[in-house]
Amino acid sequence: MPELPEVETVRRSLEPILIGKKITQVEVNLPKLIKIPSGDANAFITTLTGSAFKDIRRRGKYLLFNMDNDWALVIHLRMTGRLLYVEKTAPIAKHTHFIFSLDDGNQLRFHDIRQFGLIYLVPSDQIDLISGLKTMGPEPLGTEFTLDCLKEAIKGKKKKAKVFILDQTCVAGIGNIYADEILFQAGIHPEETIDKLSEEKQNALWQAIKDRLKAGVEHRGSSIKDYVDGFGEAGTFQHQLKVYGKSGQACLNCGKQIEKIKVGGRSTAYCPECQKK
DNA sequence: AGGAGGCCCTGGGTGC
DNA sequence: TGCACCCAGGGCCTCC
Repeated sequence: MPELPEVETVRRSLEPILIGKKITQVEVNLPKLIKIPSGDANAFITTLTGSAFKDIRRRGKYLLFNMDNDWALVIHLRMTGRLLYVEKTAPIAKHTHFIFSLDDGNQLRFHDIRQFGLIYLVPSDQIDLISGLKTMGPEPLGTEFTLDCLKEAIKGKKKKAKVFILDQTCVAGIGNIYADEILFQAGIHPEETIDKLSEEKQNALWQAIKDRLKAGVEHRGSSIKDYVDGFGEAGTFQHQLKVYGKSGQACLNCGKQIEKIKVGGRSTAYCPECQKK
C-alpha cells in the first residue's frame, strides 16, 4: 500500500531517468482511471504525446509529473498501483492499464491489479482542480510541519487519534501501515480522542510522525504485498514494523499480545499495554 | 462535526 | 477440486 515513504521512493527512483525524456506514444487500456479529463482517453493522449518530463514532485500520496507543455500528469497509486520503467520489449503484465512510450526506447507503465488508481491531467498551475490536493494538509517531512502546526490541527477535533492521522487534510501522506506504527511509537491508543492528548503525548505524536515516515523513506518503503519502486525493487521497511500485521504476536516492547480492532473502518493493530487510553 | 456504511476491484486465504 | 465467502484498503460519497 503506497503511503508517503513508498510514493517518495517511487518518485526518487523515476526522477533521474525520466527528466528530459519525451513521451512519443500513449496507450490507454482502462480510460475509466482518468478522472480529469473524465474518462477522456483522446484528450489525455493528445495532450501528453510529444511532451517531455520537466520535474517529478510528490504531495501526500500523489505523484505530480510536470511536463514541458505546462500540463501536469498526476497519479495516485492507491493500494496496488505500480509505475514501472521497463524496456519496450518487456512482456506486458496483466493489469497494465497505461503505457507511456519514451524517446529513449523504454516505457513507463502503469499497472494496477485493483484498478483503484487515480489519474489526472490538469494545467500545471491548476492542480487545485484535484479535490484531494486542494484540501491536502501539511507535508509531515517539510519545515511547515511544526509542533504548533500539529497542535493547531488537533484543536477542537473530537476524532479518534487513528482517524485523525489518516485524515489527509490534517497531515498528508499517512496510510494504515504507518498510522499504526506511529501510534505505537508515540504510545497512543488508536481510539483516544485526539484533543484529549496531553502536551507530552502531542509532542510524542509529532516526533513519531516525522520519525516513522523518515525511517520508511530511508528503508525505501514497506513491501508487504504489492509495493515496488519504479524499477520493480522492493523496500525493506516491512522488517522494521512493530505492530502492523502483528496481531496475536508478542509486543517487542512489553511482551503482551498485539490486538486487532477496527477503527474508522480500518483494521488496526496496537499493544494494549504500551498504548493505554 | 463525527460516525457508520457503501462503493470501487482483484486475488489470496479459509472453510466446507 | 470447486465453490462461497471474507478480507485487504484510500478516497469519496451519502445518510444519520
